Amino acid sequence: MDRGAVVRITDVAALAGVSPSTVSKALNDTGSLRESTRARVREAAERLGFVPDASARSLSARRSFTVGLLSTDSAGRFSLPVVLGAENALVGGELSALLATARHDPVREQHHVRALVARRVDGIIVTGRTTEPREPIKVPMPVVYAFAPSSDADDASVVPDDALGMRLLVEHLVGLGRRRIAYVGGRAEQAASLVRYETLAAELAARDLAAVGEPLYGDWSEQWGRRAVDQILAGGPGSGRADGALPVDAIVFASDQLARGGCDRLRERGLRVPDDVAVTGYDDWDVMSLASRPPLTTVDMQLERLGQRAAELLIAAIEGDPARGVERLAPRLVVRASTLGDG
Amino acid sequence: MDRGAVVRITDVAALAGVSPSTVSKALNDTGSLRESTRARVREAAERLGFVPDASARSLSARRSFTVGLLSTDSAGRFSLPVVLGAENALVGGELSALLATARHDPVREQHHVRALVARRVDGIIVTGRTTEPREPIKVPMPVVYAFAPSSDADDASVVPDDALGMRLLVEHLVGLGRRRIAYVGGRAEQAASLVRYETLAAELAARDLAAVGEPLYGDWSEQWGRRAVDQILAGGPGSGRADGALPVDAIVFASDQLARGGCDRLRERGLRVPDDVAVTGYDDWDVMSLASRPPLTTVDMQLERLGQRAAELLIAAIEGDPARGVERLAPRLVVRASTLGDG
DNA sequence: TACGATCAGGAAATCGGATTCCTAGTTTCC
DNA sequence: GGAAACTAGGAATCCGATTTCCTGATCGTA
Repeated sequence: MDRGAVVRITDVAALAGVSPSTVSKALNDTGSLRESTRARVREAAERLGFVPDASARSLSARRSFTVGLLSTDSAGRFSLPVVLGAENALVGGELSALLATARHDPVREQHHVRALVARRVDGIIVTGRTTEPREPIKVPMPVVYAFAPSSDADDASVVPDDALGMRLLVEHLVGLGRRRIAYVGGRAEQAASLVRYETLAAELAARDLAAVGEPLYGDWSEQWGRRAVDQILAGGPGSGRADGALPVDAIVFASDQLARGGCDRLRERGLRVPDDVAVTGYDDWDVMSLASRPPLTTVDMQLERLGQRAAELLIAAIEGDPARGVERLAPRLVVRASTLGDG
Repeated sequence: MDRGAVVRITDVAALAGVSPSTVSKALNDTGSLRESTRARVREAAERLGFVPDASARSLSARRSFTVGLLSTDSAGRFSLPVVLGAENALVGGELSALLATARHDPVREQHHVRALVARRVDGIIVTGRTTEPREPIKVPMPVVYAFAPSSDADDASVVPDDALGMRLLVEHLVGLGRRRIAYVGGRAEQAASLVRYETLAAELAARDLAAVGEPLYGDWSEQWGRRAVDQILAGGPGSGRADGALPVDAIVFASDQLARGGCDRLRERGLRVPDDVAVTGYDDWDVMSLASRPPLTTVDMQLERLGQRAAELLIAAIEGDPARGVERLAPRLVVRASTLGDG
């Protein structure tokens, strides 16, 4: 399209009958100019569709008004909302977002970091796929880590408060009178699986309760959720129908996917959720938590807000007020029919 | 953090004992320099960690080496893979990707377009949430539309070949001996629902067959998938168990979500998939198609490749070789147990 | 009336590289 | 041995906007 049509400041100046510097002052509300002059310049700029060249502006401002969004993975289910939340918050600050996905490849990541440095981004937000701490990146501008914290405690990180999330679930379940609670995690070596169990155990202990049986670990699939239910029920007397002596009255799953599988299997075995067994998930991933039968009580980590918060911290750092350490963002308990019946 | 640590070309020049222009030539392999000089400069640049300022480079090159990824929605299930595919392909071309999500807000979109123009991006890739044609954007640089084509046929667009996708499904089903095929769509007013039915009908007609009953439209939820199954079975003799006279021997769903719901309901009604009724989905969205019981035969639109292709077209356009019109990208048939049993 | 203060706006320097143009040396060749 | 042809590298210009000076005009006040 009209390639040559790029309007420069001199074009506006010519049309308005002033000098380029006057145009700059008029459009940026600086310097001292008669209001009539400003208006005339504005009108000329408007008429020509003048949009100042960001490269030139960056060059003299020594700022790019751009931040990098560096995602360790390919912006999957967890890092994507974070990225979107951040992008959203950045727009408000007149900043643009450069997307860089490393796809778990250190070489790619290095390449991206270099590119971001070359672009003199004002700052970088680093996100990951898991909550595992990660090696910090070395760059000459502020960095905020989101979801996956930096392993260097001096860096600024924002992570979901998993412990609080689990506490909310326990409060909810115990408040409903559930006492025999079992736990089903995902992959055993991942922090999300482990931390959630530890908090669960601690919270139960604080109420003179204990989890039923050992925590069960597998993977993050619905299939494992189903199998885990089988294992739990096999552990109690009368594996099938309730004779009033089910081994559990609630199962806490470490993800919505697991919970959904669990609900399916409970139903298939003739048990009612939540009447016989209450079920909770984690993540509030709508296609799982809402499509589950019944819909899941779960914890929303508020990942978009997490990204937004990371952006706020980054903007503050850019403006000379850097944060340090890990900030934990409170999640939100979402109560649905898997614990409350039709309530 | 070492904020002041930005190394300029003059620093490298000083260390190497040459002039800035020589440094530029040495690092860009231009001009005529002794190899020993180039090496000396390279070493100096290396030692100082010199990364040329992209703004300055853009300014004189009159190119930003950046492209905009403008997503109409907030990078959801469909536009996200497209965006990722594009970003991935751009990296290869030494281009950076500016992410801009409009979230269905025309004001936001306009804002983003302005920002992209200000940054003098070399080109823009526009993606949408649906395959509905959209109003083109007016900018002075090349644009490629992905997933949602431009309503102006002179623009370059890349879309999934939905007709072909449905043809592959019909070929597959008919090849398996299925003859009584019903169709369940999503929202009635959306192109995806309609086009898929039309192609289905046309392909069946070409084989002297016809769809069973009218196409059913609802929304895109699993719940609707379940209900649609009820409607279909109610239409035939003996709504429940098979007496050998089920009204259908296959159901084509317009999405994996619908199909998954359909499978669940068929199973709940005691019917076997695929023995009694074969089921197909659309999208190959893993959390649906793989988690379904049985896993779904479906169509993979190859959205990442779509984004990649859009990036290729854009790069070509930037290099002066623009494409015109709509390019349809062939999807891939993914055969799983919902049509083939354990095969 | 005159002189300092204020104001409007322009000229020029600046940001950091890329590129064009030049100028000393060095070769080459007759 | 001298002119033409290269070479290597430096000086200067440019990209487009911002910003700092600076100047001429207007204003206020003694």
